[in-house]
Amino acid sequence: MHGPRPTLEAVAAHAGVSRATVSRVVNGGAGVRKSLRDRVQASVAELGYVPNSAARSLVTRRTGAVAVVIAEPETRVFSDPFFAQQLRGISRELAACDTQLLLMLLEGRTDYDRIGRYLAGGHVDGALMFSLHRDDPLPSMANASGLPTVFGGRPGWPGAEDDPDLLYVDTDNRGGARQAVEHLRRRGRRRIAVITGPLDQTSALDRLDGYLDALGLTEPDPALIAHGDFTAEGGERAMAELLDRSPGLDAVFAGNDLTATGALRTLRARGLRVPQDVAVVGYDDLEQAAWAEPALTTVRQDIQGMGRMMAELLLRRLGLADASGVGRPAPVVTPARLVVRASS
Amino acid sequence: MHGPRPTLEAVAAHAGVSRATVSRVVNGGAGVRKSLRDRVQASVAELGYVPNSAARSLVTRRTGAVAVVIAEPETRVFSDPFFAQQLRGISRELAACDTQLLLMLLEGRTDYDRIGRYLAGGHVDGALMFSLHRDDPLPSMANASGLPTVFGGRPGWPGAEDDPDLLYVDTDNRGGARQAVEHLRRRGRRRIAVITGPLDQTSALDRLDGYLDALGLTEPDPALIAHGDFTAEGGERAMAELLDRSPGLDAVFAGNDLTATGALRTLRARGLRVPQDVAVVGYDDLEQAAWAEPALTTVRQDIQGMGRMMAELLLRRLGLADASGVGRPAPVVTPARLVVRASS
DNA sequence: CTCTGTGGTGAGAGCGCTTTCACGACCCCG
DNA sequence: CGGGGTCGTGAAAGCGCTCTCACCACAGAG
Repeated sequence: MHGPRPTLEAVAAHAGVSRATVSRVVNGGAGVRKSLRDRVQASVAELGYVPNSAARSLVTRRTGAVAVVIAEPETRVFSDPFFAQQLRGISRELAACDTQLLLMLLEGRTDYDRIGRYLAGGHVDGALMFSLHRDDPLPSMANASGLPTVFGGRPGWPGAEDDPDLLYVDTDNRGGARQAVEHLRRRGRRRIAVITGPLDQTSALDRLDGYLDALGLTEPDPALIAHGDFTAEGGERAMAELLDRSPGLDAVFAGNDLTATGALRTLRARGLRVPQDVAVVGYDDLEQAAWAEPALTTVRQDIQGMGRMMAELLLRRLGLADASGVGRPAPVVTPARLVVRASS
Repeated sequence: MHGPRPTLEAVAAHAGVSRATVSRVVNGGAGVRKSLRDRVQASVAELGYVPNSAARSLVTRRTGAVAVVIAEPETRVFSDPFFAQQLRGISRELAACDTQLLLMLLEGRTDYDRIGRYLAGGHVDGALMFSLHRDDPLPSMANASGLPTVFGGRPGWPGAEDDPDLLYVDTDNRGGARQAVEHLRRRGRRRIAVITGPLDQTSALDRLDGYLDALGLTEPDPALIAHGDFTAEGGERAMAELLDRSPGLDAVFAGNDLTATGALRTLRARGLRVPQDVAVVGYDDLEQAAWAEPALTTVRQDIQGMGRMMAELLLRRLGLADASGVGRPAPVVTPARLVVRASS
């Protein structure tokens, strides 16, 4: 069954035409008479011809593949369906354009060399990069190699905002956080604490800014802020700190749902009732949020859609997307929406 | 910075040798005098030469890439960190052998054609396939195309076990389930119910068999079995069914942790105490299991390790792995271990 | 009837690499 | 000192494809 796969040559011979004609037909068939085109297509079908992508990309200088780089050595990737959902969105969009998805998961610092070399090596036409921290070397690598790149989340490195060609997809973290905290205020909460995420990520920073916005502050009250790391353990710890420092707090805005889960755990351990004594709001609307006890009020974002948009942006920059996306590709910020449940 | 990338030719000229010699050096340097080798390596470094993979695989007939096919149109992928962890294991192993990971997420039935064509098209050297249900067309596609393939989970299609070349990595679902149920019996539980997973997957079947083993049965008691689908909602529903049918049950073995979470929810809603009234055991040891209320007794498996092993098996079959793995590659079944927590 | 288009087709170069093969240098043994 | 190795190196032939360019046939204009 799987002997030597037929080549263009074989199809040409079978159809009684030249290689060039077969090539034309395979690539859209423009400028080939209908009768010939049909004959060639029949031969292609009969022989089960599939173009050799290596040969093709050798001459076209395009690989038909895009790298998805996830630089998250932490355990976060495991517990957080975030990436899985984004990947699905990306995968769907790329598949529609017959583009392959090359997944690169970074572990240690040494991986950066490997990835950098790979990206610079012209093995892919573009890259999607995720969860970069402020000092991540990846963006500059991509930039230096001239590889078209779209970032997941607003890039935070110095000067990023000034680059007119920078492409990213972010969610309105600041607006979402503002909604969450305004909601707490409307419910009559007055001592609203915050547990941040890692502040070298713009998402965590933006959420903190949204919190400040809603309270009309420019600086957080030192007694009502604690730093987490977007994990449940971090949330547990930070909540404990907050309670020790400010026993009178009546609400907490957690940097994400995992953090909120940890906070709930600490509150339960200390015998505080949610939401009667302390209201809790998370962020992300993970599936677990709805299942938490009590069900978590949180902020929802269209994660899968963000993935799809990243892919679309990149495809447009590569000149591959459908004509639907008109104009120059530009950064996208998607809306966030409060989901009120039992915890607030 | 990113003008035309240097070719072999350029390096050869720079080092004052022939293309052939540069090629030899780049590919290990066997049979090249030390002095020349050093000179070539210096040139490679200076010019920043990276081999063009398209050209290389055109002649070697190897792509240096492996497809990871995840056929799970359900929502399961989202809520379950299972795949993320396996992917990490796979990624790590492949990276060590400089092999790329091509991720293919299947959605609808039409995707099967696309993937089938792609796999048959010689774009990858091998494939890893996940979560196949009994009637999945993918395996036969892979088989027909002669593409070396390793499966995640024991394949369940008819005749699978007879194929001496079949490669898979599975965990000892039956043994794990047996441990879990024996544990419940040791704790004095007598009416132990079971919530199964989707029975077209071998993992769900094997866990059910392990349950039967531990109870010394060949047939489940119809009053003590309910069918779930490996989701929390399914667990919730199945638990309700069981309680309606057998109010006197004192323990339940859930097909996986998500199912167990749902069961916990139903039990709580009905005012039953866990573990006093009903003991609950899950399977998988997801992070959420430890965080459930009460913390879930469950069965742990080395998920990341399974991913690593799948990759290793494939690499060995492709003749790429280190010499460490001696002998013919063969299916692997990894052990499962009971983790006792508060819920039982 | 010749000249200029026009549209369809084929010949052939060449993408950057690996790999065979031939060749020269060198060594050892007789 | 000559024959038969071994070892290291370079020349060159492709791998399967795209794409330029030349070519041919035919149409319409002069």
